[in-house]
Amino acid sequence: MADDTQEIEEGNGATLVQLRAWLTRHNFPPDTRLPAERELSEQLGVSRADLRKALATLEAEGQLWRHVGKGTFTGSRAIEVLSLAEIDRETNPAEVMRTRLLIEPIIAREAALNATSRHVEAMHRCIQRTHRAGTWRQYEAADNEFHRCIAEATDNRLLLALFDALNAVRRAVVWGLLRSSSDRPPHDHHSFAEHDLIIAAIEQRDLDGASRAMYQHLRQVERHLMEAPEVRSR
Amino acid sequence: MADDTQEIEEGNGATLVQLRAWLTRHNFPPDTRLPAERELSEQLGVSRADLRKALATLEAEGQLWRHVGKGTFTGSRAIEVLSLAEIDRETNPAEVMRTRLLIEPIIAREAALNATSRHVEAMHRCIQRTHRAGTWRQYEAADNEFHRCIAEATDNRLLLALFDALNAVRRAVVWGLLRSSSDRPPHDHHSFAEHDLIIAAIEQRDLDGASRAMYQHLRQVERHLMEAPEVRSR
DNA sequence: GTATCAAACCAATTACAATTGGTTTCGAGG
DNA sequence: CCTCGAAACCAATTGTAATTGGTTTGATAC
Repeated sequence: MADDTQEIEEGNGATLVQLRAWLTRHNFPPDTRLPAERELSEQLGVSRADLRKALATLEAEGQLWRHVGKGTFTGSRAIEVLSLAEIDRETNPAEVMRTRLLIEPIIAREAALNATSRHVEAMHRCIQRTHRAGTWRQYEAADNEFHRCIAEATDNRLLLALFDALNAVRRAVVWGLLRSSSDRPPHDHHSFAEHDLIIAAIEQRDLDGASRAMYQHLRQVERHLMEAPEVRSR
Repeated sequence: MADDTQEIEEGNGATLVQLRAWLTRHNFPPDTRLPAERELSEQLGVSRADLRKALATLEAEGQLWRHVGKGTFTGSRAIEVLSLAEIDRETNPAEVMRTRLLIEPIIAREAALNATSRHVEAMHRCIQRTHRAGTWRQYEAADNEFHRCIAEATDNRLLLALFDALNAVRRAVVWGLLRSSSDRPPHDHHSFAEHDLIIAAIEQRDLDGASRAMYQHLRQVERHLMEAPEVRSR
């Protein structure tokens, strides 16, 4: 407390005072970009190290904020939000599955309300690709695209973006859970019938049916995630 | 069907055949970038317009995909993730409102399932702040925090992150829609009773009630957004 | 030794020119 | 007139060089 204050005061107090005076003299409006450190240090006739200590003090006081590559700005730092880029290290597969169970049914419902025949055709093409898939990897690529077609069919770009974000997190979290890639999806794979139910409900504009079919499908997916890999292809 | 096929065949059939031959001759692996249109048209000795028609045909067949600034690629298009950081320029207030109406009720439902008394207390504190707010700005800050408390109460960090993302987009899109900041929320503001309904349902573990209360609340918010600013503070 | 400072280095970011698919314009040739 | 194609133009994207805050190094002075 008194320790570091004193340390700062005796260490670079002069530079700090000089910097404060410089700021008040110019009286910048908020969010103004200050000169780069190298430039400012020369302008004030102090070493960059000293200037940085003074800047650090002012930043701790909240009078300015700095960021690599951007610069030093007056005022308080803008709120940072998008933690989605790092959420994959904060969450776990159970949360991801739970969130899918909450979100995707309402996406299916919205798709049933807004899908055009063009969207439905795209879904059918994805489904056919899941049937033709020779490996689990191909199957999952087609399955992914099927779910995304449904999100596209909502005709809501924001909802689609949220779906993509959820999907990206899912892939980041489930990454590494590789399955035996040698065998292929069986012809009576549970998802096939469930996918058909979802598409049928969407085509018939059955909002509740689409929502329910998606929910049941994801519950099955959840159940099969629990089982061991070798059981999965039974 | 036969119409456009014939049209393509007679229009640029030669170029299309030539392009197909060129592709099979080189036998590119998937996701390979083809030469630029200007370059390829010169290389094949055809006009760029003809080449583009042939490329369009192949793209419709799914054999390749194109994107401005990127180029033309073999294989099927990779799903594009619309970054949430830029979605605010792609969406509009109506989409944001529609998405809130879809997402937040299920968040309220999940909160009713998982909320602890600690979470409920935080909600009550936010509600009290909305009552004490002297300006619309203060009211909205407290209201924002109330909705976020509900998302926190789901005990699902991924869902919370999605809510934050949605909220960030909402603020970016609605930004600039300033209201008359002089007057303050009336004591009979519609939201007060609706907020109470939401909290009550969450406290009573009434999942459907919480979902329904949140939906009705947002519908009211939507209705008031339509009205003129001066009517709002009636 | 130790403190100090300039210089070099690093990763994040920006600014800008170059490139790309998509569209329009305009003139030559029928 | 109409068609066709080359060129110009547009917006999105990429690549590259320059800039920025943050860190390390190394020589100099005491």
